[in-house]
Amino acid sequence: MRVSIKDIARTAGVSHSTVSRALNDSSLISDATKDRIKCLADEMGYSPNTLARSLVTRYTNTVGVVVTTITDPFMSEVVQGIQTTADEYDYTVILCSSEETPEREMAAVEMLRSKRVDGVICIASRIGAVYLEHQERIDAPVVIINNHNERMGRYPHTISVDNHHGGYLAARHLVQQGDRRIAYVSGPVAVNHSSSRDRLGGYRQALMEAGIEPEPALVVEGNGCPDGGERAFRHLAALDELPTAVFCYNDMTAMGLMHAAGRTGLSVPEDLAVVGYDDIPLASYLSPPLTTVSQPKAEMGQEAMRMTLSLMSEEGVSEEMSGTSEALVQCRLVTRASTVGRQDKSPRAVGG
Amino acid sequence: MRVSIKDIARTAGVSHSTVSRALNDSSLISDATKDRIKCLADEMGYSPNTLARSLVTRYTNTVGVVVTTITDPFMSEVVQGIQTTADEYDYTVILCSSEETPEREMAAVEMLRSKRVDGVICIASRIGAVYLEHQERIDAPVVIINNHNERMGRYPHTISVDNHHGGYLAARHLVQQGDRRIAYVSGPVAVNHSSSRDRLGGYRQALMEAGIEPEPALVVEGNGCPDGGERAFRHLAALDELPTAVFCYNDMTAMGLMHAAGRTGLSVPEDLAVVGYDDIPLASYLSPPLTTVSQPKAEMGQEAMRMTLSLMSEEGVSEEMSGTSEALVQCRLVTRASTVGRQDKSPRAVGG
DNA sequence: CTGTTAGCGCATTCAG
DNA sequence: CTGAATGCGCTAACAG
Repeated sequence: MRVSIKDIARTAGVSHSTVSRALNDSSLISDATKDRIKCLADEMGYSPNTLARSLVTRYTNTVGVVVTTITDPFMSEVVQGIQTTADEYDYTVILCSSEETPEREMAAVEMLRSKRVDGVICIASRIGAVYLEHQERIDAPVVIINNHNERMGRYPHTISVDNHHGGYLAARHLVQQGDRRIAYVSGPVAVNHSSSRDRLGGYRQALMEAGIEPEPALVVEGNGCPDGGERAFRHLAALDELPTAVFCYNDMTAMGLMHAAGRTGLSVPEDLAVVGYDDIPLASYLSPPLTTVSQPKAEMGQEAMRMTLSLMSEEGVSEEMSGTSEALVQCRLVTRASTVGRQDKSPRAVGG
Repeated sequence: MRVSIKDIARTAGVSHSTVSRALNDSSLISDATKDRIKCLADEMGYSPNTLARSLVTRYTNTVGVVVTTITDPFMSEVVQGIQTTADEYDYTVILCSSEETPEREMAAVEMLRSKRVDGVICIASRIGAVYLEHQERIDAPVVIINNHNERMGRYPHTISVDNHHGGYLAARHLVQQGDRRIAYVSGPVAVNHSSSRDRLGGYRQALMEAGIEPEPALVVEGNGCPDGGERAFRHLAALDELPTAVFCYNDMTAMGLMHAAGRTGLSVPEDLAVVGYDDIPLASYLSPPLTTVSQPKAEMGQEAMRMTLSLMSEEGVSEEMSGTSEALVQCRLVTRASTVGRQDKSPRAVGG
């Protein structure tokens, strides 16, 4: 146990650098001794100490991933994608949860810096500015997935979906189904949260194109979670005239909204069509199955990891000369039962 | 950038060991110079190199967590729990996905060993034996959450739920609702998967206590995923007489089953009562909301981390003299609409 | 091809 | 209280 190259050097009767060379498949060594040392190594149960190695090579083959909560289905799918290509390239993932608090997010970055990660990926950062501040300190590239911060202009390395287009797709679909009173339930409206606003923009555009004047009263606030969807439904139900369709910031919101709708006796989609966003794995198992705008979550993770990898290799040579690398991925509409197969799309009052 | 204690020692006009002492709040240093050095340190943007530190202290403040997929809601909740107490104690989590394959699981463990993690937590290992083999090699404690391996007897450090009792609770609840034809949809029946069998055992006991003879035909195979639930439903639907209730291995299975049931025109719970297991966050938002056996997922994660911490500190002194430390946590039944409020519990044929 | 020598950045003796 | 010296395990010149 705890055998080092020095130990195996001793029992092999060679110098420790020879062992190092053997283990690293150096060209400066004879096949004979290389083989001999290699099998001696695993006879002795040798495990290379990556700490020591990293200390000298100055890279750790490690990336830090910062999420708000791993519990969010969207997050975990993205992380999954990151993982996949990470260990394809022999990289290790250190996971941090910020719980949405800036302090914890900062602490996480600081800790990743201390661990000398080669790169950082952070998902849906609400406070991307923090990263900018730290980016000069942490001399590793940081790429942001679904940057929610708009204040600072565009962050150099991001991968994001076209939220405007996604919102457009959702609303246009409803319009095509014959809906004209279409509501939008937003995501978190906290500072620096552009994704919801972008989706709203696409929604508005689709309505306008169809000659429908967007009605401010039909835009209500959610929080990206089921309970927000429930509350939003109550707001809508309090209106004189209920919308015939609702576009929700995300699937979780849609779930909450459908749940609330069901309790008041409305049925989806007959009384109310619902479309979500994300296409979480469970979306197709809801009843009714949820029409939603699908984000390529795993692909986004993979792309982010790939971008990180390439930034890391650049960093070695061109010293931060890499310009901005933005990837914009496309989302697509997945049509399910929550919006189709209706007869009557005329507005109706609650319980009417 | 990339400033070391040596750098700050130079500009402070002291030796690097003095700096080290100051930064570590050693008692062997005057408050004056300590303060001076400390603020100089962060003026210079110093970040301690944990690699170097770990190399000498021989611990990394890092634990490895091995999951099958982070995508599984159960897993992510547990990981969340681990994270919580991990960074409460200033520990860092390295996440690995085994994708259920033994090779990747072994690779993960080997890699964690190389990174010199202080401990390993693995969730729902199907191949715990692998760990046993490696446990002597990886000189860090490994604790297993929901060990699925039974072949090797009881693993020294585990935290698990009382699956038998959970199954009992579920089935007894149905019996109390008046059901007498109660099916069970199992989890993965692959090698070394005891949790499903234990739940089945509890289910059987509940039936027997109620004077119901368990019917083998009512026990069908699932896989822990929605599609398995769908297939299971089809098997049940092919029976002469449909059960009036189904207990599913987990919530995902239940979702699939309810989905399939809905498509054939059956309604839950009127035609078929359904109970799941896990109480994933979305369970209460299904329609109908799912009755389920709740596992304290976050608590299990926290407990696992706590156990790991204590094992790690023991290891320093008593050298693996720590006996077995098993924690058995309790689950509880959460009653929702998928099992209650029915009138007629007599058996009926499909479409009848 | 192989051995010797130097550090990587830090904690930790041991002298002062 | 502080400085000088040593080594954690490893890679990377530099000589042979």
